[in-house]
Amino acid sequence: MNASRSAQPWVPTLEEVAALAGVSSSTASRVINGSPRVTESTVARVNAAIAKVGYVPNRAARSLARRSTQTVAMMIPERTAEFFADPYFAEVIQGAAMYASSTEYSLTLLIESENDPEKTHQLLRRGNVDGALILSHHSASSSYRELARTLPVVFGVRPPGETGEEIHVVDVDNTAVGALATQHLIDRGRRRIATISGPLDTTAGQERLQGWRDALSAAGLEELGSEEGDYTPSGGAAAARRLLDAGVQMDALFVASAQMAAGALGVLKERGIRVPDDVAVATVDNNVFSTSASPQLTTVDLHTAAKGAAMMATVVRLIRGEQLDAEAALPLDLVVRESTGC
Amino acid sequence: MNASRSAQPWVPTLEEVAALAGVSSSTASRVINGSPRVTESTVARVNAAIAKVGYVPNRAARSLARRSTQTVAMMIPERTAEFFADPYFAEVIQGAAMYASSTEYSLTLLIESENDPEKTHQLLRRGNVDGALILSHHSASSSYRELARTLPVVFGVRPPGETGEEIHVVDVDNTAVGALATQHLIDRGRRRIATISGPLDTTAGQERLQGWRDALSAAGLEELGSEEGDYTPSGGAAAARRLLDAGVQMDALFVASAQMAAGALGVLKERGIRVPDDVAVATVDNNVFSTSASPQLTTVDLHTAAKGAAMMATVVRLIRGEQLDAEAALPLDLVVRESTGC
DNA sequence: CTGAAAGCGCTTACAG
DNA sequence: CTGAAAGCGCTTACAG
Repeated sequence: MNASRSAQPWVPTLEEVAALAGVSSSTASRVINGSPRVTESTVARVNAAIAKVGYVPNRAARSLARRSTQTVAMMIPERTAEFFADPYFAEVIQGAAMYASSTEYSLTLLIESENDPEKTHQLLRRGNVDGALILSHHSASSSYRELARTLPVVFGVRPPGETGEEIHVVDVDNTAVGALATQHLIDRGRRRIATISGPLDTTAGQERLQGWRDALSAAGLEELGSEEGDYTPSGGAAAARRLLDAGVQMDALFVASAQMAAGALGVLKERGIRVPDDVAVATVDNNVFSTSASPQLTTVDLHTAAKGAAMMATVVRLIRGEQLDAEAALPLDLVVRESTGC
Repeated sequence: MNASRSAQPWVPTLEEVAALAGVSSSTASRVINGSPRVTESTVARVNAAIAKVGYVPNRAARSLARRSTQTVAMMIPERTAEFFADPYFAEVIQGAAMYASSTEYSLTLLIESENDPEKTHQLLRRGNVDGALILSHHSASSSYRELARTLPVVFGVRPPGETGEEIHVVDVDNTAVGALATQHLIDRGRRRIATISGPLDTTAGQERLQGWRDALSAAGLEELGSEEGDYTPSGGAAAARRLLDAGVQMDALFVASAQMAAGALGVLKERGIRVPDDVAVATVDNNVFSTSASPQLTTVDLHTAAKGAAMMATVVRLIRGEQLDAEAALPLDLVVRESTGC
């Protein structure tokens, strides 16, 4: 039953390191934590002892004494399968994990409870983390606003319902994303540009749609038609069908995510509509959905891994109580491929 | 600087709960840990107090006292971008995280050092975890064999170099995987079946190849040709090119992963070879690479999320010192789609 | 610059 | 069944 006891074999302790170096554990601790008030020779002896026994500080003891856990939680929406199926999220996690590995913080995955914010709250307290990263798109994220008042929290998307509270968001300028893709379609000479938007109960969904509008209006073009999708391939397919069934005569289509674009592409093919000849398609996300589609999709590269890293960097600074400089804008690049001709 | 101190606002402690319930913290602790030696009425009072103040145990203190961390590490290969780009791994992580959320254990992501096993070793000790899950395919994984002697470790793939040591592997029967896909091709009436294998320095790569051989030999067919890939789309494309350039006249192709199959499909199309008419294609992994390929790919569904869950379940049992029953075989299903005709 | 002591918040023999 | 006490392995004022 207490096999867990015997699982940890021989782990040297601070006291042993100190004894080996001939100092008190207080001093050994100071060396480990880089205190300036230690003699050079002492530092050397302690470090030698550490190296000799392969000392690694016990996290739990350190956390308890410091009252901080050196752990950041990545909150995962309850519908984990869908979440992980989206390469977008995998990329964010990758970036965050990568950045974390360059710090003292470790990343832990916590699955949130969608319909019970209190449970999630508990989870975070149970998890005893120093900060949290929030990626969910939907209502749940707004319940984190409250949490953000007591714990460093960084959002990957702006939660809906602006309330004036100061929250930390690391995200691209989604209006610019929509405008960039749409402008490219315009530059390609297209004039009848429809769109498949993201969910309109998310700020990203609204903003990319707004970007489409802005670009059209700046070019004096009309808003041909827009249908709402849910960021999944089947949602994109359904939206494409609705557009076509409504008789929209488009020569271009801006799809707010590559997953949806993949679905839409299938419908266009099904209906005998050629891409890019009949309809040029531009989308968002530079991942497998845009590169392995046929034709390959012109897309806005969101540099998603960099975003994950930036989220992690931001939460670490919040935890440390550092001053946050003006939110660095995340980069945005248009990657031109076959789907918008050449 | 010590803003982290003020970050945690008001967190009730065991002692406070105990006081509120009118018992000692020893007793309160017993209630929390489900000790049988407590009066019913005491249990009720303590639980009421817990609910009232929203008490959540401090993980660090508990870990320190119990000498166990309730944390399991998922080791991520250093090349994180490639790793996370493979939906296979995302799915394993998903399953493991999901299972973890139903236990007291939490999952933390640790990035391993490929060329410095000692560093990884340190990482695990620094991470102070109770167990580890290993997913990497290559040599690095063999360095974990040693680790497995002192820490509960579960492998997602059998590390190369059998040495008779007892290690815990949760994986499908990869020989069966190769045989299942190949047999399907045979059942479809194909007789000239080539293969694109996984890396042959991995046991999974070897075994799927062996499965192909077994099925062919059982059917009295010859081994037409095999090329090695690296599980990436470009690796699959390159292998397909080598096969074709060598003049192999196949009527079917077994590709050991969907990512490679996606790449191979592009090459076949490029060369004007029709799928499935000229060449039927069967692969492995039921994910976006098989469903969004065109034509959609017949594949062996590995139930990868279930595998992640099983890995987590296994490591938890190891940690608890439980007796492991005979390794439950992971399920395996053939999903028939367009790429093998009908 | 260094050490003795207290304390972080739990768990768990040991008595009773 | 319950409580007082010791201890888990660190950190950090407080003295010196």
